Amino acid sequence: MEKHSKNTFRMTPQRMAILKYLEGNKKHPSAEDIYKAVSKKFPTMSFATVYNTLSALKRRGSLLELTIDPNKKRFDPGTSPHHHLICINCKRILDVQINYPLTLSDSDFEIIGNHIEFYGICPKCKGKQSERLK
Amino acid sequence: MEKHSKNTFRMTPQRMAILKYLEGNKKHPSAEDIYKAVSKKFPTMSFATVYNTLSALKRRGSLLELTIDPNKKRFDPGTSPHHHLICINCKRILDVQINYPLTLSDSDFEIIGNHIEFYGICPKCKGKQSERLK
DNA sequence: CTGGCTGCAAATCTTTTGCATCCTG
DNA sequence: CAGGATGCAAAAGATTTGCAGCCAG
Repeated sequence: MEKHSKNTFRMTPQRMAILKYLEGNKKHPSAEDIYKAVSKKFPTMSFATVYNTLSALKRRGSLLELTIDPNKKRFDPGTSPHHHLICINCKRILDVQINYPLTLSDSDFEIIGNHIEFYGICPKCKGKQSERLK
Repeated sequence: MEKHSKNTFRMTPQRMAILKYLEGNKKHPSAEDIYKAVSKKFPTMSFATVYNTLSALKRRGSLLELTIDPNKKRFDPGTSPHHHLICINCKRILDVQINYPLTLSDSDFEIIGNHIEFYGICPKCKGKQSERLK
C-alpha cells in the first residue's frame, strides 16, 4: 500500500516548475490544472510526474489535498490551517483565514483537526442565476 | 447538462430495497456499498440503477452526497443538518449533531450553509497504531 | 553510481451514458 | 400507454501503476 519509504525529495526541472506554479497559488488547482499550466514549459510533461510530485509534497506536508470538489481532487499549497468558502455554482474556492474554536468533547476519538466548508454563491454567479441547474 | 426535467419519483422494487437499506443507515455508504447490499435481494441490480436512484434522491433533497472520502463519494440519508467526524485511518464516518453558530460576515458571497469535518483516530484504530502508513 | 524521477502507455476505479426493453402511475 | 426506470455494456474521467531509460545527489 505504501510505496515510498524514503522521505527524500529530489529536485528536478519539472518539479521546480510545479513548485513555482503552486507557490502562492490561491486557485486550489486540480491535477489537470497543474498539468496544463506546467506543460506549457515542458511539453513532454506527463500526468505521472504531476501526481508523483503532488504525492511527494503531500507526504512532506507542504500540500493539502482537498476533497471539496466531488469530481476531482483539488490541491492547496496553503501552509497554515484555514477553512474554505465554495461557490456551489462555479466551484470557485476561497480561503477563510478566520480561526474558529471548535471543540468536540464527548468522543472517544483522538481529534487531530477540523475543516469547515462554507457553501454559497459567489458575486460573479449571483448575477447570472439563470443557469442554476444541476 | 441537466437531464431530468420532472421531479417525479417513481417507486420500483429496486428503489424500495435501496430506500430500505438507506433508512436510518449511519454508515455513510458508497455507491458500491449500496450496490453490494441490495444486490443480495436483486442479483440483476445494476450500478446504473443505484446511481440513478441516488441522483433522484439527491434531487429531492432526501440524500446528501459527501465529498469527505478522497476515493469515492459517500452518501448520507441523514435529513437534519449535521457535521462529521472522520477516522483518518479506517475512514469510518460518524455524525456530529452539535450545532455550531458559524458566521462569515465579510464576504460578498451569499452564504447558504456550512459543513464541519473533524479528523481524528477512532478508538478501534487507536490500538493498532502500527499500520499508520499513507 | 544508485535509487529516485520521468514519460508513456496500459490498467484501475468510480461514475456516467446509450439504448432496447420494461413497468409504474 | 407515455414517460420514467432497469439492466447491460461501453464510455468517460480521474488517478495509479509498470517499466525502461534518465539524472540528481
